[in-house]
Amino acid sequence: MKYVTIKDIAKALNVAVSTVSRAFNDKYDIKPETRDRILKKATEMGYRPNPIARKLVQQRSFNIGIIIPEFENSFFPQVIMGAQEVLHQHNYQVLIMQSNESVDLEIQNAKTLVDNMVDGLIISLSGVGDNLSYYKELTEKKMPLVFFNRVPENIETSKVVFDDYKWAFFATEHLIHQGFEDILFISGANELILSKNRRKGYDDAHKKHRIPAGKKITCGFSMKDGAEIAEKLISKNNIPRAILAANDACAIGMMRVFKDSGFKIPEDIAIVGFSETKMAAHISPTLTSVEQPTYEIGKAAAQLLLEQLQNKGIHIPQTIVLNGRLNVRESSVVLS
Amino acid sequence: MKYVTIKDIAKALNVAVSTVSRAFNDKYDIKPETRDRILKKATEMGYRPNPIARKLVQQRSFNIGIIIPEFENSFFPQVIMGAQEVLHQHNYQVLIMQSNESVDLEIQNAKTLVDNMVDGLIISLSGVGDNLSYYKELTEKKMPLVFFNRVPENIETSKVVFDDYKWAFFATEHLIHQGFEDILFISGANELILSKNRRKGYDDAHKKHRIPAGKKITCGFSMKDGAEIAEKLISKNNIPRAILAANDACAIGMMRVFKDSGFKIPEDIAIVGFSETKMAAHISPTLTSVEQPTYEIGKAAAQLLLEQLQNKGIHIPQTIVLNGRLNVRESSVVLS
DNA sequence: AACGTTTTCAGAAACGTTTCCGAAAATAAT
DNA sequence: ATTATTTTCGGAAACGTTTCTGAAAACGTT
Repeated sequence: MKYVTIKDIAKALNVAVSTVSRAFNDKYDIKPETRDRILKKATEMGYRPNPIARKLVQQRSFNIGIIIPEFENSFFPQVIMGAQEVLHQHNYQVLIMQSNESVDLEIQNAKTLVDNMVDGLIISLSGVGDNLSYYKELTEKKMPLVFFNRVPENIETSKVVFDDYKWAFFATEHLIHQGFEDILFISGANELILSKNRRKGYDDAHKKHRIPAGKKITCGFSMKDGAEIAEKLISKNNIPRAILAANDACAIGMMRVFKDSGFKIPEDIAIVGFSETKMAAHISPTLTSVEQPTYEIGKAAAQLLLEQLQNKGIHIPQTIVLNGRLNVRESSVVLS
Repeated sequence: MKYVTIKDIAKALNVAVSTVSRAFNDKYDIKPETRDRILKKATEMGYRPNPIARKLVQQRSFNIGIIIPEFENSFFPQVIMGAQEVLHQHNYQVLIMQSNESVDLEIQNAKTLVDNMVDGLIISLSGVGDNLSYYKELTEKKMPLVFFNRVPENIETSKVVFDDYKWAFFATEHLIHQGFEDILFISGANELILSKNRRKGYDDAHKKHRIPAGKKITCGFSMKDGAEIAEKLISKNNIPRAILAANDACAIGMMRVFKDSGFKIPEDIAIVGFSETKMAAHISPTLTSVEQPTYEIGKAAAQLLLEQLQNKGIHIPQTIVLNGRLNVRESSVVLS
């Protein structure tokens, strides 16, 4: 690849490179007509500014990195689209990296992005481990950071979260209203705030209705994880009456195993999922799920990041809590 | 952000920057003990090489750009994961951009990636328009390029495609075997080779069984597109006995509209999807679909790109055709 | 001990920009 | 017409690397 540079234009027009540079960037300090002359020649020669060189001298890139654990469920892609929309409006380009639910790959991704001088990072954790200390280091070095969805507990930075407490509470209450008392609670990694909050919602719903809380299990966020848990439950013959799952993928994984083993949903086991993937409304039976405002999560994260980018230096960590909705469908309703 | 540079190390150790650089890159030309001394100091100081500076001087980045039309269906994410796997093995980082099914955004993405000096590009088209002339330009400038899935017709470069002819043929034949004669064919944009091939497969299956071919419609690849087509068919009261859809999302969009309007699937309308998303096995009724080897598509694309990267200069365009499978499920089978 | 080789390193140029400084040119003020 | 002010531009340094050239140091050979 041969690129047209600022020097080529300067030579062609017999002006200094600094003048050409100014033609593109300065608002004053250059005569309008020479600016036009340069701009015209530039498009004529097919010039495109080299962002690499610019990054090097300006020490900033107008790039934002987004790191997500996976993108097989539509949840994260939707968040990204929300973030992309507001970031594009402010002339930031978005670089997406995917860490495959691996903490190690996540750190590696973060480091690559930082090495490439992204101006900020939007992250959803794959898990909790060494990564946190690295992120702490980054915040100390004033790298703008926003976490969403799967956020860490002890890092002082902006976060966008869902009101997990409230909706776990409502989802649990919904199951209780259906007459189920033995409700299995399944959540993601314990270190995630999200898990803690949902657990509390689950517990408080039980307290409110004076029912002893049921069993709790931690689990991953994929179909496979759900399937494994279901198999374990079946082999131990330890079948709950209802399940509040970590997310839809997990719920669907469990449903498949249960159905294959002859259990009827919701007649034998009722299930509620979390974070509403597109599948929920289409699988059979349709899956009751807590719907999250994915698009808005992305937008909010982007806006928090932009704030940090603008008043750089001082940054007051904010946490935006977004609301949701419980979509009641077949998987959790028994007609009596 | 304050970065530790090669200069800092040089100063700390009282050597020249070139020596430090050599410590990291050269195999000889440096005394092992000074190399060790430098390497030790470097990790001690937390040095990380600045890829931006390196890109600038080497005119290459070890970055590969992947551009996809959308990532709400799991198809493209899976392809990416396949590509990522082999690219990572060869020390390439992957930058993903998403063009939202917009040709304009796709060009913009491609240009950003090129400006950022990616060493190569893996692309699936959002559509056909001005983008093709830009890609032609790129190939003329020797930018390594690989298209997959939605590939253009007149560009001389490597491609990874699915055997659309064959599987459209089989899928059509499957419907004919079920006793359906009025089969509606739905494909993506006409300019895509994929559409042309499927159409031929569809036609030839009809010829083989001496049945006149049915109607053909072109359509987008999203649920919404499918839903719109279905609504149009219903309003015109022009309901086919069976449908071969452009992809699963399109099929599912149609199914929803038909079901909501009281049609029974497959009793009133049989449907076959394409490219097997995860949903196919989970929706109700389960969807017959042509399964594509997504992961392998990604791997193959990455390998073709690596080939171009290695023997740069001469590049013999190859087209890899991958095979698939027809997963027959409820949506296309009527028990007689 | 004198010379030729090889090994090891320092110095400087280069990549494509931006930006600082100061000089020339144009304009305004006297 | 002279000086002061502003506008417009050229030159050079800088960003953090790699890479080329050549010199010094170490070694071997006679």
